[in-house]
Amino acid sequence: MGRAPCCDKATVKKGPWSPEEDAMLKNYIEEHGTGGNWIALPHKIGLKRCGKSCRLRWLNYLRPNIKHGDFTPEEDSIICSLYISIGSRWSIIAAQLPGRTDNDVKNYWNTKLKKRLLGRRKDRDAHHRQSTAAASSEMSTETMNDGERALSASAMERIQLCMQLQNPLGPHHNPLVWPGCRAASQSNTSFNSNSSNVTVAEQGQSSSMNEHLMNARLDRAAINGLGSPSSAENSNVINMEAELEELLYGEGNQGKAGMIDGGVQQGDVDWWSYDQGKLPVSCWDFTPETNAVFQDYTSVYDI
DNA sequence: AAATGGGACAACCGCCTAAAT
DNA sequence: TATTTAGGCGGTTGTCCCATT
Repeated sequence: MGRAPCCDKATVKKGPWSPEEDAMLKNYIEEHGTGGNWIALPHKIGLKRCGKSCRLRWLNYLRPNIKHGDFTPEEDSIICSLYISIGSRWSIIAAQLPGRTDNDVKNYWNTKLKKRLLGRRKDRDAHHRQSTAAASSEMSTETMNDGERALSASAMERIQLCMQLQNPLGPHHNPLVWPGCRAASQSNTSFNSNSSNVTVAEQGQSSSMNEHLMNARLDRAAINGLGSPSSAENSNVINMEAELEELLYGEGNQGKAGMIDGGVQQGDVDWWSYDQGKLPVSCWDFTPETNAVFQDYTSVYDI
């Protein structure tokens, strides 16, 4: 036997909240608190809403000191840096921005920041096509455009891939995937407590979050075919890295770090350094390498 | 003036983990 | 121990509003 059902899904109200409903919820919580039980809350108040819906409404809209819109350049910077560092962990990113909710940050990223970056990318692609048109006579224009369109569409995913490559919790650090990484991986199964980018509360997050991240990245690794650094698919990773680098660093700057075997940078992406017995860089850290990525990112980005 | 398209944002959906039974 | 739900989260969708045609 489990718990009782949270609500009658046939009778709960859905859709936009009315001012009356907002007032009822706000007044009750301000007076009595949530009581640690969102499911019971709507029944106490007399709202025909699901507890989950009440929780969301309170956290995203009614809660005191909520800020909407008008993100500052500083907030843009924080969002971008954390997105590069940890990916789409909106609740964690929002926790760094007082008054902002994860939903707000997520919407802002999806509607503004991401498009700003992709817009830049498109402009640069157009310029690139112009300047290289003469040199690409062997490649049909249609083929080239298709390829570049594909890159634009996946640019953000590749930023995330970059994060994975730098992330000790990523698939390439998973001993199940790459047994050779076991020692280093095990020594880095918790987040770096010296991080300056994460609140004290978040530093104390349980290992379940690590597992969550690990699982998510294992899933993506399976999808992307990132089985092993020595596998045939690894050339795809190398190509994606090169493209990502072009995106972040711009043309003519691919040689920022030493290249290995026609594209792989030694030392720039720390997961390669396992062979040398070096410890990986925590995803929470802003090392000189990740700072360099961010600086270039912001220059591309205009933030 | 009406139709259309896109941006912004609120709300919902589905999944996962922890906890209750 | 197995089953079921609550809470939390990220992804997606729906809707409103405004600009453009």
